[in-house]
Amino acid sequence: MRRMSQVPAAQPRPSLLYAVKQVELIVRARLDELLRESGVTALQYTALTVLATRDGLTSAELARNSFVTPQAMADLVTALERGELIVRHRNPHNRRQLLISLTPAGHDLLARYAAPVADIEERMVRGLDDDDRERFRAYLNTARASLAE
Amino acid sequence: MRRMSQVPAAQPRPSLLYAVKQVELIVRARLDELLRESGVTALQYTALTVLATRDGLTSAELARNSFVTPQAMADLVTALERGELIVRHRNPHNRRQLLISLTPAGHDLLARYAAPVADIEERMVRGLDDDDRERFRAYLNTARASLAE
DNA sequence: CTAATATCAGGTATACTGACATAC
DNA sequence: CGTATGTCAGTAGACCTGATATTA
Repeated sequence: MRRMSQVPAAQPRPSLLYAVKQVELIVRARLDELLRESGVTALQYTALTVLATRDGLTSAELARNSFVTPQAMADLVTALERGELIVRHRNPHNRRQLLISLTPAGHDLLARYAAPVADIEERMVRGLDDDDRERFRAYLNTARASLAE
Repeated sequence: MRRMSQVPAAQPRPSLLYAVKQVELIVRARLDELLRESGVTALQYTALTVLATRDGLTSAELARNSFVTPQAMADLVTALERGELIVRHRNPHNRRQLLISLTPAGHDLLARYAAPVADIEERMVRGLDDDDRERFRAYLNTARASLAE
């Protein structure tokens, strides 16, 4: 079967929106297979990495950061709490807020998967030199900032 | 003044995997709000754009292209079929396959949203010149290819 | 017999709208 | 008062594993 010759050359290139989606899909697939044994999903793992660097975030702040509704983030946070990877304590200065912190088990999980997750990232950019990797990062940050306004 | 010196060197910059996820999240949020009235999700819309350029794909081929299981793609295809945006006809040369084609309503929907979706993409890359946009696209394609092997 | 395609059954995580209590 | 946070309820789409029928 000669599939290449069946593709008309006239088609415009796939959109950048589609290209972003494709990369995210395959990253998630690779992360999910890596994390399957751990009991957390790719999305939950990503949230844990954010919480590790920014202790004391609230679920509402996380939701705004991720462009999802507070209710959607509440599900994710509840799952992490049930797995005892995070704990929440009410903020004494603002009793509406429940501040999130990683448990030792949460930190352990991140430490255990830091290297293999870095391997996935390394594999993703293995064809690029350091300058290209920095440019790639800059483009992604620019895209996020432009769409977030 | 060396601002860098105030930042603890231990914490690496947010990973590229996280940056990709962030961009995808906000793109999906923008697409979902745009498409809400149409009755299709961002993911379904993306699948429609693929089907528009490659008529006669099967659900199994779409699944492989998107790095999901055939069962997961079947859900999406069933939803599009129920909305009468696509039809499926058995391949006379391979009676296992159900080949997917867009209906006139499917083509209409794509035509109706082509411009506003292009606006979202334009907004995403508005800070980049043509060379940068090409490099961005190349990086994304490289990343997909490297992870797909 | 083996592989590919589609489907059924089931289960879970994701994410939405709407409504509501509480705290600022 | 209005706004922010968190939660409950209901719904739908997304995605998985496992099993099965059909066809190449």
